[in-house]
Amino acid sequence: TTVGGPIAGGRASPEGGGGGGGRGAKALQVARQFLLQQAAGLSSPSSNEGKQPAVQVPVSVAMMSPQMITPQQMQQILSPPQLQALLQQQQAIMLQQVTAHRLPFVSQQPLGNKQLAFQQQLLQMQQLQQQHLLNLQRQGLVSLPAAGAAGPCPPLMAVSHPHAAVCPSDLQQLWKEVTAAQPVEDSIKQEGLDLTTNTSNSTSFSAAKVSPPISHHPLPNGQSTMHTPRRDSSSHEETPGSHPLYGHGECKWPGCETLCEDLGQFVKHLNTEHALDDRSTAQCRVQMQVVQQLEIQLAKESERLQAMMAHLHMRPSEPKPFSQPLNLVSSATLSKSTSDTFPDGLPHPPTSATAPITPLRQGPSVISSSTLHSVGPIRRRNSEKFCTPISSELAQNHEFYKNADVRPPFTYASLIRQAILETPDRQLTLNEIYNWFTRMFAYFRRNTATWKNAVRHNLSLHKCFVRVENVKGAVWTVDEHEYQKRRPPKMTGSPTLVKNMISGLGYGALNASYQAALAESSFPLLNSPTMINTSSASGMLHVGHDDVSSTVEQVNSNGSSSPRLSPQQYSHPVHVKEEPAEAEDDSRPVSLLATATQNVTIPDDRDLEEELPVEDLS
DNA sequence: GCCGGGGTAAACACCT
DNA sequence: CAGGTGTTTACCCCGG
Repeated sequence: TTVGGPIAGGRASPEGGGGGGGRGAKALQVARQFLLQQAAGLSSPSSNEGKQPAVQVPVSVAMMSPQMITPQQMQQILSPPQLQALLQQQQAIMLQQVTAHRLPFVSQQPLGNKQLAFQQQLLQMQQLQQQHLLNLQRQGLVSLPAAGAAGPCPPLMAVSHPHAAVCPSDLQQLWKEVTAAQPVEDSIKQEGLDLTTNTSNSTSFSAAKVSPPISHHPLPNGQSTMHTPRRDSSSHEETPGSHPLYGHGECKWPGCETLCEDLGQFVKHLNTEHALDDRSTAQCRVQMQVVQQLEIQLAKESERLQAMMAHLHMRPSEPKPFSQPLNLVSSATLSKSTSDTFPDGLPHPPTSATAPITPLRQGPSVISSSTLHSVGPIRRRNSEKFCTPISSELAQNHEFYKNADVRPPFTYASLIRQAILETPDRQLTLNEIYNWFTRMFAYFRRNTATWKNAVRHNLSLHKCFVRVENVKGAVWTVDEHEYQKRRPPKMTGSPTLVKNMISGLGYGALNASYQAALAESSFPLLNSPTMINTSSASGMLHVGHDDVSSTVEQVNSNGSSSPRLSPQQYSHPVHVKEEPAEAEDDSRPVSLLATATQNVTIPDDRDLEEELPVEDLS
């Protein structure tokens, strides 16, 4: 009839952009950059329609940076025994060094010129670290500082890096300089001197940012003291009353765990027990080394991942396979590099702060294992069918999607289903579905007419969505049976394929995500023990299901990944945790891997039940 | 080339 | 009447 309108099809739409388009690693990078920009702007749109908590932006940004491992996380990462051992071991070394250098004990004298000198050195240090960081970024080993001036900064990357400007000797020197300083009197000062904490949280992205611990020391650039803001901006959505070293009512200082009733008590404890002395200094160094080693490990694992992907022909054309890790962190490179590496050779998508990455489409999986599938000119659809189950993908990257204007690699149907299933009663009004979309995906905060229409279209089109009349109106529910029926499970229909894929990857089993998806879809074959044992393949094996399991909700509610150990160490290092509304994000115990490797699947309870013991990758 | 799935656009009906 | 909700159709792209 009159439908003749869009002859060119929806493709004409500049924003929507249906299918084609350049997708690939570049897209990811662009996305990352966009994220960075958003972070810098801080006035992230995400908090608008999304109704996200105010902390969202900073935190989410912070999440983008895997480097941001706080001491608590470190503790969580390392098992207590490990940590303890490491601490002891390294402390011994440290002490030796300290002794050798005759690191003076902290004097009781007030902070004075020496402190200032220390601060200056600290600044220099930070600057050097920054430089180093840039190098790392180029190598794809480290994420960009999450944000500009306002953004939270990923902590310790610079400090922790092996080649970081802060070498032990530097530190010692610094500490020497400060030795004369009196133990800080207030938490702020303490924090300032606490390299472990301060450095980690304030990051080094800006010298100004590194404002000296001593609060009232104006910086050259005219910036006023910002010890307080800095703290707020720390990656860990710290609430005003929180402290990076304080969580779950106990001191998170490595090896401490002293219980503290409240923050005040903790501060006292911090000042008395962890004042600026040789012991604390040594511990700080140990922490630095811990971080350093983790980073090294991360680099190795990233490299391995790249090698794996290369082997699997995931991105043959990638010029510098190892310098552009897929993880968000490492890829958070400059937009410039983006253009260079665009595999598809398509014109670069706009990279301005306001320009959506959307055109690239495939960006989403950046961080997750599904990257494999999205790399290169793979259509979204493809990733849909062949990749990560929404559940895990979302769970892993939902922070990313939440803040990056990147189109999620899921079908509307699967997204709608996810939205509905996430609710307790498994039903949503249309408007609530809309809200979920905008809340969960930055992408859906624009072009509302388009995607809302699509949502309605899908609701009506698919039998799996059932409209139920309600008192207030109508709500939509999901008919799981229909949903499963909806698409003939490609995997289900082809066990052979599954096997081939698995064997082809050289893994004996499916990863957790895949398992979860399988379990969810009641695919018998997949529940077979033989299929689910190892897990290394990680996201690579997400096959046949685009459905969204409920893992997302868990992530949302918990604010962090479940403590399950990640089998895939070499997966993407990005730790994309969602900040819990109330609890400290890092207060929850997280396994080293889970924390350090963002791509860990976060199965929900169901998944847990189904899941087999996770084995360490070999 | 056909077919089906998915995305987009739009027309249209109905309701508030 | 305007806007939201639903339904349906048409068309496009893509992969099998």
